[in-house]
Amino acid sequence: MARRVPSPTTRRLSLYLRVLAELSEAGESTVSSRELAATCDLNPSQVRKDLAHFGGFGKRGVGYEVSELREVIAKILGVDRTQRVVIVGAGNLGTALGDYQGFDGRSFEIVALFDVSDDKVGTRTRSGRPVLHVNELERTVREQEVALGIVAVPAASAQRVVDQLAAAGLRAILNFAPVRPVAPPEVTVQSVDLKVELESLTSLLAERSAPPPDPDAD
Amino acid sequence: MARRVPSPTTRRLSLYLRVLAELSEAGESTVSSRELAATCDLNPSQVRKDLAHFGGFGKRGVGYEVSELREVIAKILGVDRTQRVVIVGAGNLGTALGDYQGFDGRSFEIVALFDVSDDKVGTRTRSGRPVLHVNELERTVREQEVALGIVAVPAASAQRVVDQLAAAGLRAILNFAPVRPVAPPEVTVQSVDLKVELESLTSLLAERSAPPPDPDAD
DNA sequence: ATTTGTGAACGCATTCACAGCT
DNA sequence: AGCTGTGAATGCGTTCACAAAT
Repeated sequence: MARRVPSPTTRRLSLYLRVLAELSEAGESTVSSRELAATCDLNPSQVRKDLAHFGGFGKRGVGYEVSELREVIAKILGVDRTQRVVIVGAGNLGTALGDYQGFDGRSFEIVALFDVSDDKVGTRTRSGRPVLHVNELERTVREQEVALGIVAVPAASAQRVVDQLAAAGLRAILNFAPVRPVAPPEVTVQSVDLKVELESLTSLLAERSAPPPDPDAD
Repeated sequence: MARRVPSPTTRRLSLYLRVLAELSEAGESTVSSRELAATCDLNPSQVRKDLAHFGGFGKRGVGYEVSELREVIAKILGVDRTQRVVIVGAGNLGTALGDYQGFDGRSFEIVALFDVSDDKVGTRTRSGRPVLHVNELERTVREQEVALGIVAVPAASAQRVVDQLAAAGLRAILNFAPVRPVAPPEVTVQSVDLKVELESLTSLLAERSAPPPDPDAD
């Protein structure tokens, strides 16, 4: 009983949800797989396959009802209610994430940031999130029913922080440190590695400027 | 003549490179596909396939020479020389990225940040990167031979900024705004979407707490 | 004995093509 | 006619298994 929904599908659902919010804003009541696909730069079949995973709520000849689809996807993604989030690491990146406008507060609420530095503990971020000491992490997670942890500490501390978050009971962690921390199987760690992103771009540049002789030259 | 190297491979090369740097630091002179795979949590065959894309420089019975492999991968990824980077958007995220320690300056150098706000233009980030007006973007890119652009502006401005970066001659853009900007085919835009990352995690939580009745129940 | 390099097998995800509703 | 839902086909990436090399 592994993952019911393939992960590429889940990630696209997130895109659909955003588009649906905009359509809803614009007063559209239905949308076709073709439209949805066009705005997300995808194949219409892809969209239909993705949505069909959860049973058919499209109307043939018409399309999908925006508000219904929106609710269903929000539920699948777990953002039908506000998810509380803690951030460990109140450095530049941590505080930036804490104040990030993209998490509009309806689906994700940053409860607090955590750090060990005396300079930072006791302060607040620009938008008013408190910075607490890491030894308050477990209590905060428990009392405020936090579901998600974000790791924004240097590589050297990341594994320890992941252990602490796991010990505090979190099952889902987003890691920004440039390492692949290990975690018990019930804890999912997803990494965003900025250097990998940049290097995957520079590799394209390198390959364009020097199209190398390919090994199989027959 | 599309992409010579599959993109998943490129991303793993980036991981290998980091491990190789550590091995080099630790004084190791050779490494096997098995070791490399273990530290990256991958299959040894995967590692060998990845490395074989560029012709065999492994020694059978021994493994790969750390320093040689490191140089080769660095070259493939285009980080055998310093790549200059500009960041558009000097808000929380932009400045955090500008000061990010993970880009150690050897492979990536943040040349400047750009913004349109009078409050920000003329200032410097904590680590001393200048914040310039966006209308200086093109000149800076040209004069300093900048290769990469990072977009750290709100969703509403992202498309315009991508257009400006493309017009300035950049061919590779890393976008943090929650939109999929369009760009001419010679310009590669790669997006890091924080909300997608978070929602792909919460979807796991949602699916665990409520394992729904699957449609195909025969 | 050990480890690479690689064809073959496998599995997963995307795309196609069309039957089935509205 | 228009659009969804889906089996079939395709393509791609990963893993297996083993021959070749040191």
